[in-house]
Parts: sequence; C-alpha cells; structure tokens
Amino acid sequence: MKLSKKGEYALRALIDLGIATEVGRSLVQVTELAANEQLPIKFLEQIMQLLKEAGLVESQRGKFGGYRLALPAGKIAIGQVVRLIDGPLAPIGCVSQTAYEKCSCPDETHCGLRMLMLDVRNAITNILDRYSLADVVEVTLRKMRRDAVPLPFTQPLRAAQQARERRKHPLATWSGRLQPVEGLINNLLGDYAI
Amino acid sequence: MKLSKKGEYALRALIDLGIATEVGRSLVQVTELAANEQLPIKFLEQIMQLLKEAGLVESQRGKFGGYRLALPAGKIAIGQVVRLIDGPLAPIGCVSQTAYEKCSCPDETHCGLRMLMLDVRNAITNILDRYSLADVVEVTLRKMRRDAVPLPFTQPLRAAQQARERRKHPLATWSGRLQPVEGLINNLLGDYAI
DNA sequence: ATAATGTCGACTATTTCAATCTAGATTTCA
DNA sequence: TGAAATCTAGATTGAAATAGTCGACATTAT
Repeated sequence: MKLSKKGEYALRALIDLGIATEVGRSLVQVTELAANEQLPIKFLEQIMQLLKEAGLVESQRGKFGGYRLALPAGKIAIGQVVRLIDGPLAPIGCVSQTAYEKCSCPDETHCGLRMLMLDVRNAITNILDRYSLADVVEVTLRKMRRDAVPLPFTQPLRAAQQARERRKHPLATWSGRLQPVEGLINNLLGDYAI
Repeated sequence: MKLSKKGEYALRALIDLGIATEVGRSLVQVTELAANEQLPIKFLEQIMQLLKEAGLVESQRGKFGGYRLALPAGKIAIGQVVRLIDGPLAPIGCVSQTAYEKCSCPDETHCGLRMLMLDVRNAITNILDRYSLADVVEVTLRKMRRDAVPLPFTQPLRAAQQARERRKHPLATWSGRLQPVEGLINNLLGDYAI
C-alpha cells in the first residue's frame, strides 16, 4: 500500500510551491525545492517536468527561472497528483473507479475480498480526493506559525540578502493535558480539536 | 497504493480455506485452491509456505494432504496478512506504527504531507485491522447462498464423485428501487442495509 | 557574452514482482 | 513394498518498476 518516492517527492514539491505562493514568493527554483526537502535534484527535475506536462505547475525558463503552481492550490486535489504519478488509488484493479480492471476471480459480485478492498479504496479516496493542496498548505503554515518555525521561501529570489524580520513570540510552554492532534483532518478544525 | 499479487493471492487462498472450513471441508489442496481462484499453482505453493511459516495455516503432507487454517478465522485479521506479505500498511514510512522509518523532511511535526498520510494510514488500518477472515467469509457465504451460487469445496476430498444436491431456489427478481450495497462493511449489517 | 536556469532524452543500477523449474521428502493405499 | 499424490525447499528467470544519474541543449537576465 505504498506511495512511491516519486509520488512523495511530487507532493512535497507541490506543497512547497503552495507555501511559497502563500508567503508571497511566485517562483521557486528546483534547487531550492530540492534543498528544502532534501531531495535528489535531477530526479526532482524529472518529476517537475511531469507536473508541468500535466498542467499542475508552470515554469519560467532561463536565469532566475523556476516553477510556480499553474492553478489555485484549492483546485489541486491530492488524489489527482497521486494518480498522475503512481496510478490508481485502489488496492486492486477490480475496485478502481478510474481504471477498472477485471480480476482473476470468477464472480466479482460474490467476492468477499473485492468487497473489502472496495471499502479500503473508498476510505483512501474519501481523504485524498476530498482534500487539496490548499488544505495541506493551510495546516502546515498554521502549525509552523504557532511554533514560530521559520517559514521557507521568505527570501526574495533575486534581491540580495535582506535583514530577516525577527519574529520572536515563542509560545509560553503550555502545560495543559491535551496533546496536539496528529492527523491533517482534525488539524483543519484547529489544534487541540476533538 | 497497490496490494501485490502475492498479497492478493494469499488473501484469496485464506478466504477459501475459511469457506472450506465453514462448509465442513477440513483439508484443501493447493491445486484446488489454484483452480478455484485461477491462480498459478507454483506461485501459490510458495505463498502457502509463507503462510505456514507465519503460523496462519497448517499443512498435511503426502497423498490426500493439503492445507487448513491453523487458527479460527476470527483470529486472523486481514491487516496481519497484508503486513506479512506486503509489509507495512502505511503509505510512507514516517507514519507507520508497526515499522516507523524517518523520512527526508527536516521537521516531521510540521510536515503537512505526513499529517495527511497519517489520516490515510488510519483509514486503511481501521478497516484492515478491524475485520477478520471470518467477516469476509461470512459475507461471501451469505451472498452466495442468497443467490444460490454453488459453494466451492463441497465435494469431499477422497470420496468419488457424489451426486450433487441440486439446490434451485432462484430468487424472484425483485423490482424494488434499492441496490445491493457494495462494500463489505455494510454487507456485514445485511444486504440492502444503510 | 556569460552565467544561471529549465528541457529533454538517454542511460543505469538495483530491487521487486511474479512466477517457474527441479529435486526431494512424506503420506496413503493397493 | 512400491507407486502415486502431495507438500517442501531452494535456485533460477524474465520483465517491470524504482530511483535515480548524466550530458547536451535551449532560454533568459544582466
């Protein structure tokens, strides 16, 4: 049930582009993306190419070039990206809605495995098709700001080093009993939700 | 997000063994399993070996030998089988509870991708770890009986061909508006549930 | 002009997948 | 006892996917 490295890197890059947009950076170079997420540069280049062909990102060539999202982050569903890079989300072909394939069992309507895997497929797509890059970006930024973690891509691309604004409001260590929620979905509701 | 053929075949074989038990057949040969599900015999042999080493099935060697479940079907969770054959259920290592692996991102606690994939992992395990072979077998048999589909493994292993009981109660074609539910979970509640 | 960047295609090494093949050990039953 | 049927075990194989790498080229800003 694995996501490939390629798919993972594609998502990381897109999320980074979404963050960049959000902090006012329109273009990000492949080298920056690779450095920020610690990914192999050449491999990432190849992936960005795929994302461009699919119309998810735009590129600006030449010196000071780079990539940006081609669509609003809210219009890019996570599932769409995973399908593009890794193929269907369904665990087995006979429960895929987007790329159905007949399986070996003689009678699909009485196949218990198929019924179970259909539930798994639905559970996966209910998450990956419902949430978009914008959701992931929103939660990421919220968490980073809450913990005063320095945001990536805040340096303008061409200008020389500019004095960095020192935002230092370290949150008072809060000693309540609640733990931060872990998943994305609950974080969309707000930290410590539930 | 694929389940491998090996994993699929393992589950099919185990489900078949569960069905066999339920219809009073204690031992099933690899060739029967392969024929019933249309699987490559030699590949399936190799898989049965793994299942045996893992203690999920028992074998009887020699002529008229075969395999049976080593545990009650209710004690074999689907997730257990998938993990055995295909490894962790989590889409990426950094959200696996059973086989955690650090990922490339510098700060996991502020990684939106990780949060999202944690939700996916939980959605998957909530199904695969909650339901057992017994659940799948139950639903499969219920559907087969409802539609008067001949059950597999009803022939005794050693006896010669015996006249087959002709159960013919074809259901009157029912013209209501409800459709049979598709997934396993709702089928556990009963057909046409929801 | 030149330096920095994206573009494109070929290339490769490793692993996994999905089997298959061969030979051997065990059991049943005639 | 011996033949047939079956599981056991390990080696081997071919194709595909995975995870990159390399090098030449095109484009753009300064």
